[in-house]
Amino acid sequence: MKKGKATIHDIAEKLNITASTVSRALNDNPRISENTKKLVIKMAKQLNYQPNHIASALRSGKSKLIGVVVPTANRNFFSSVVRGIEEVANNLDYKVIISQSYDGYKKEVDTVEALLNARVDGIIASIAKNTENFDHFQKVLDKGIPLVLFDRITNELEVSQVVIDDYLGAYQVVDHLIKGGCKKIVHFTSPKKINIYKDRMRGYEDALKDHGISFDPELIEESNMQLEDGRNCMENIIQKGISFDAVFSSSDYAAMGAMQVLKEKGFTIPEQVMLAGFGNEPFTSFTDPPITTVDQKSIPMGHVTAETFFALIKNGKKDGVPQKTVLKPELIVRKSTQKK
Amino acid sequence: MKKGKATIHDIAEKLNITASTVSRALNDNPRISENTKKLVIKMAKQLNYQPNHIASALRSGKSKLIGVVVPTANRNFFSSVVRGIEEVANNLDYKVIISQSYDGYKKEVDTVEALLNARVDGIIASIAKNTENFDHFQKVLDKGIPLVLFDRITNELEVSQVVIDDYLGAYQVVDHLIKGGCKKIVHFTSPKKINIYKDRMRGYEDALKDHGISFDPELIEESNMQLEDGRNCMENIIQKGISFDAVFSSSDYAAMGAMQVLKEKGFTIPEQVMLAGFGNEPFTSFTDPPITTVDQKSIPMGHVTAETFFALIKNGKKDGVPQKTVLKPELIVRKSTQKK
DNA sequence: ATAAATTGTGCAATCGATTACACAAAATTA
DNA sequence: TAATTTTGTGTAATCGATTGCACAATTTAT
Repeated sequence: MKKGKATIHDIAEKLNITASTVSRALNDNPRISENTKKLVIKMAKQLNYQPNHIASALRSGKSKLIGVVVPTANRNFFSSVVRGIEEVANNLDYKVIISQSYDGYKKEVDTVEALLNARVDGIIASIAKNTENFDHFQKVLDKGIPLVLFDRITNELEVSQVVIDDYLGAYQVVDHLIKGGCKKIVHFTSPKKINIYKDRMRGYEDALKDHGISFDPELIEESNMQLEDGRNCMENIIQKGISFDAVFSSSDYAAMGAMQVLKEKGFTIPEQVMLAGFGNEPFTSFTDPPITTVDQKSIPMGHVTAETFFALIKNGKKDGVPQKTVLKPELIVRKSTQKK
Repeated sequence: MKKGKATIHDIAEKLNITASTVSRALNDNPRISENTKKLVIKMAKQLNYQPNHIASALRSGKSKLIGVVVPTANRNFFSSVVRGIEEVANNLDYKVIISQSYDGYKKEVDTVEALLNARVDGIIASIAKNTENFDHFQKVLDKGIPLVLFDRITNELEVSQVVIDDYLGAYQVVDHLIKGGCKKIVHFTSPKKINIYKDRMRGYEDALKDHGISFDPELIEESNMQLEDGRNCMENIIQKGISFDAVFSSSDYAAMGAMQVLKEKGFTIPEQVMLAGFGNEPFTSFTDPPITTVDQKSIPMGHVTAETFFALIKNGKKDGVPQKTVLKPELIVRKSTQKK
């Protein structure tokens, strides 16, 4: 009985009752007398009993594990969402297994399968950039396993989703820029089919339209939106001699790249060119000048995603109407768009 | 047989063999004929068989889960280490459960217990700031469960650890500053008893000594090392009228605070004051000027930590000599310490 | 050609907790 | 007081895969 190996059988034996009674007592089953419960709990403590979740999971079919699939664990946005999810999950005695897709389709498929084999009770995911086929997620749904997507979503699945209002965030940025006097606003976007960039693009277009500014395709630069891409895009624009008075990048990283190039070329920010990003990456507040951006409410998004998820868990997959929750982003105005 | 519920028994039945043979075939047991293996594998595919890890874990006592405890999942350093761990773990078919201690002792204790109940095969942890009692980890060791600590370690446990050489990192920074002509180097450190800050302090002192510069307690500022603390420390120094020509902060955040104050007060960096941090937080390369700092090799640290961990798993806890691995940090020289 | 070793499978117990079903004892109702 | 309901536990099957032991059929060794 040493070795911290106490099981409900050991408890049962000591008390001259059966394991089933012990199990019920520990689960606070109403059919068990208060007295027995007390005895069991006391003996459990005494024997240093640690429930074996694995055994319980096998029998009950509930592992109390959630699989979370993110492109990468070391980007602020994702790790913050994970943090949010974990906060909620822990309160409900669930544990979070994280898996990274590294933004690759193949890895994502593998990872989802591995999570299913680990018998997670459900999956929360943000889709990889390269994913264009969603069979692996459809399979999850078909099995009736709870699935919630956040941020990087798709319309090809009937699934609950949590996103921020990318459209609104972008609209607010552009609206803010125009009100600051800008008329020729460069926009960095991605050619990928991810929802978020499309929505931001629409926000950009609509804000222009609403202010009577015509859309100029020359001002749009497509790239992979990393820092280097931002540099290249900015250099392109400048080299082509296109005139502009602001840059709105759909990614903070690309915005950073643009800032570097602008400074190198002698443009002053915000006097000659205003600059705004998207994402509120921590570094944006530390640049000189600090960059105006849009906060994606990552931790709240984690909370909401987890809550949506647990609602599914409770409803046991009936009530099959997928919910789409849209969170309001927050425009963070900083010096890069504020002339003194 | 629908419902993706195929088990080894279903496979066995179809092939008129027993479940044990199927199990062995799937595990590539040498006693099973090649022919049978082929048949089993084929049938498994056909039935869309998904192994039930839970059942396997219960029987074999191996869950193929690793518990990782970090203070917070959304700080770059930790999420990068987690990423590194995950890369190694995934290659070995292990999954990573992450749990956050939020730098709190109580939460850390709870979380460790929860992981044990989830029957993880072992634990990797970085200790919370407030933890001064290590019984919960000792318990893990006593049960013979593999445990590896990284970065935030303690000497009170006989356990394998992975850290970077904080002493060396700091030494290199200060050496670099002195070679750049600095003689009065302010140092920001923490009063906490965590190993990392003490080691960095020693590196600072020794570098001074080796260059024949005497240690001046007036140049030392203690704080909690966040951005605001860095600001306050910097203001203190300036207000006291202490003369200095460089600042070495044991944290990038505090270095950032110092940079803000320095710029506000009209000091030029690096001409009048050189500035260096520690940690290589992503933002340090984006500031103006970019900040010289020390890279903590977070992803490699994750790799090494995981490898150390799996070595323990293999050795099955005998061979009980805990290993301490010290990684070499990398001095990242940027403009904040390079006069033109 | 006989003994010994190897090969390929089956049998059945097991991991630890859960739970449908059963049933005696006690409490309530008629 | 007989009939019914409630209370408290026990019995035994079950979740799905793993594995020690056994054994027949082959192969190898002597």
